[in-house]
Amino acid sequence: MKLRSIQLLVNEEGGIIMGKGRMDILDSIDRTGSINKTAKEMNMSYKSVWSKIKSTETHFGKPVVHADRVLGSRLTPDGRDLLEAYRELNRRCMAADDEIFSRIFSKARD
Amino acid sequence: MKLRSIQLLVNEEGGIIMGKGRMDILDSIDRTGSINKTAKEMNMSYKSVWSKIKSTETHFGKPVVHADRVLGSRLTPDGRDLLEAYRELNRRCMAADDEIFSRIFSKARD
DNA sequence: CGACCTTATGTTAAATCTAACATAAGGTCA
DNA sequence: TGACCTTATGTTAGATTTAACATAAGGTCG
Repeated sequence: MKLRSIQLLVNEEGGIIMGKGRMDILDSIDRTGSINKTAKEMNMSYKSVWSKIKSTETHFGKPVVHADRVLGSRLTPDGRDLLEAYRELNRRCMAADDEIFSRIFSKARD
Repeated sequence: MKLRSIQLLVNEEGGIIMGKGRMDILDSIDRTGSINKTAKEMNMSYKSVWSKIKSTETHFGKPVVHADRVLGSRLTPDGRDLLEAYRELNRRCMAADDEIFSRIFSKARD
C-alpha cells in the first residue's frame, strides 16, 4: 500500500489553475520554448496542451504563456511565478504527506 | 485561489483503496449499520456504494465490510483499522498542506 | 515556390466513468 | 400472506472527459 497525494490550485469556483500535469507542461515550455515540442515531449496532442494552458489562464485570470508564431512560446512573469510557487508547494506537500504516511503506516501491517 | 489537496491510499497497481469518498462511506456504515441507509444518506444509489466497497476490498485484498441480510452491515476489524488510519492520515495531510499553502501564498498576490 | 515550423480552433469520434433501471433472494413483522 | 427491509448483481443508458482528425494561417529557409 502506498500514498498518492494530489495538490491542485483552484480558483473560487473550483476551476483548476495548477496541478502536476500543468506544472510539467509549463516546465517543458520553459525549457523548449514551444508548445509543439512540449506536446511531443509529453506524448500529447498540440491541442491538449494548448487547451490546458487556456484552461489555466481562464481560471487564473491572467495569461501564463506568451505565444508567438515566430519566436515560439515563453512563460509570462506571472506564469513563471505561478510555476515556481506550485513547484515548491508540490514538493513540500509531497514530502510532508509521505512523512505522515510512513508514520501512520510504518508498522508493516498492510 | 485556494488549495485542493487529495490523498489516496492505493495498492501496488494503483488501485484505489481509500479516498475521502470511501472514508465517508465507511464512516456512515459504521454509524447506520446499513449500506442502504448509507446510500440514502449520501444521495447515492445502493449499487454505487456497494461497488465502491467491493472495489476497496479487491484492491485492499481483504474485506472491510461484513454484510448480513438480517443484521445489516458492519465494518470488519480490518475495515475499522483502515478507516481510522486513513482518517488520521487525511486529517494530518490536510492540515500540513494547508499550512504549506498559506506560507507560500501568504503575500496576497493572487 | 514548396516543405516545414509555429500557433490556433473547430469538429467528431472514442473511451471511460457515472447513474439509472431491473431483478433476485433472504428475512422480519404486522 | 404481503408489504417492506436488507444485500447482491447484471444491464443499459447517459453524461462527461479525452483523444483524434481536420483546417487555417503566419513565417522561415533552402
